[in-house]
Amino acid sequence: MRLAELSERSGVSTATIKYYLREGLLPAGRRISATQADYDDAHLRRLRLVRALIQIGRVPVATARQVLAYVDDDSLGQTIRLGAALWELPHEPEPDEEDPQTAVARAEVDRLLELLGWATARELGALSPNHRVLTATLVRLTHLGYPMDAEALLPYAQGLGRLAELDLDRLEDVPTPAEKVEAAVAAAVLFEPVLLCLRRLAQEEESARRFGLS
Amino acid sequence: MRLAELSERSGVSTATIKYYLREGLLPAGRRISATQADYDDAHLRRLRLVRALIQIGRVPVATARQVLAYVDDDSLGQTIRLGAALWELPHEPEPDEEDPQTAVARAEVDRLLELLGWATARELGALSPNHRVLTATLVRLTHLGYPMDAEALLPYAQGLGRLAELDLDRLEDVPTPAEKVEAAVAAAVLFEPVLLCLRRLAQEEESARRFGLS
DNA sequence: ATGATTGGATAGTGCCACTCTCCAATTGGA
DNA sequence: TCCAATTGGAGAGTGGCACTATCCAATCAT
Repeated sequence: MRLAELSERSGVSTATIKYYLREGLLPAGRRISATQADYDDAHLRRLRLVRALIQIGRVPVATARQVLAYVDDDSLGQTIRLGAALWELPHEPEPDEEDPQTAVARAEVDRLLELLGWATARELGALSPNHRVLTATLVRLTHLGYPMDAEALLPYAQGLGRLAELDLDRLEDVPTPAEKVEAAVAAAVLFEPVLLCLRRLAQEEESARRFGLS
Repeated sequence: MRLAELSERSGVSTATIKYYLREGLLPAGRRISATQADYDDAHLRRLRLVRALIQIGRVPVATARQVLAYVDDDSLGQTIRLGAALWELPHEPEPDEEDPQTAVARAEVDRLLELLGWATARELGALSPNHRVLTATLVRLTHLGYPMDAEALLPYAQGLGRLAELDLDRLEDVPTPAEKVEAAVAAAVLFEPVLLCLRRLAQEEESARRFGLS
């Protein structure tokens, strides 16, 4: 398929596709002649992933490039490759080490992991961007007047832990390592909005159940 | 407190605070003289909420203004006020009605709500932006090659339903209606990243448990 | 032949959160 | 009392970034 068809099938303008090619988010097509290149379903698939990352995940183009580099790097071991790709995704502000609340929040996060018995997460500690983003967000919540301690977070973490098992089950159904990494990235970017929508719908339902629709 | 102090205490530059005042995100201070105004803790609190909305929630300034208008509108009933504020928050793309997959996804969402027995959510249907965003996201997942049906979503929705009960419990502890609305908005904006971090940490933990750290 | 189309390169656009600059009024220290 | 510093206010300007409009030479379709 040529660029125009790739554009039509994906709903992305040719100009934008050219931009992604230039930025290295999309591999070049197979050159047929000096003025034509051939794209296949892999390109279409990658293009949709790129759109998901940028439009839904709001990942900056530079970050998306790094994520995709890990997705494509089959020299790495499966776990490292997947972890590296996912760890590139968060682009929220890092914790403010000047703020004394940061140390408090970090200790609380560590305490939560202990309560949960999540040994690996405890070992990794602030190496994981998720640990750091969690810390930074708890600091913000505190400043807004809604402090949350480990005990308050515990039931949420346990609930999400059960859901994470489901996630991994689904990932095991994906055959090849390359597809696994891609599926994990897609899940991180597109499945998170699904979860948030479900939670908000659940809140609406529960709220109506308690207080009615008045 | 004067503008400079408000700036210092919030970590937001005076220029940006002036911008928020101009945009109506922050109420004007009490005028002391022709060249001075006095701000109090309510302003500091509101300023932090604005920052959370814009920086963490990535809510456009115009949307934030609408959300805050509902937060401040005490002429509305409690439930409406809260619902209206929260329904302003999503700013993701609406479902593409041209796409035949949209009807499929919408039917699947409705079927999910039926399986869950969420009567209110079913009545509201696509009136809720959350219903629409969920539909649109499922369409995207399908196009990426990861279709999800109602059965696949069910356990997630049930898990999140249990967590939503916790949310409402916590909201009941907040005394006044105005604070309830503000707390709900803060929870939507700041607690969602917390949940996502917890989920990702849970995934890391579960992944390490299954496959080791290699 | 010849006009349309292709992929590629470059410069430009639009958006939007934020910031710079200037101003007159006011404050506060010497 | 004097004058430099500060205050809040208003408008224009800046920067970043995803995207797009414009050209161009090569090639394809008829």
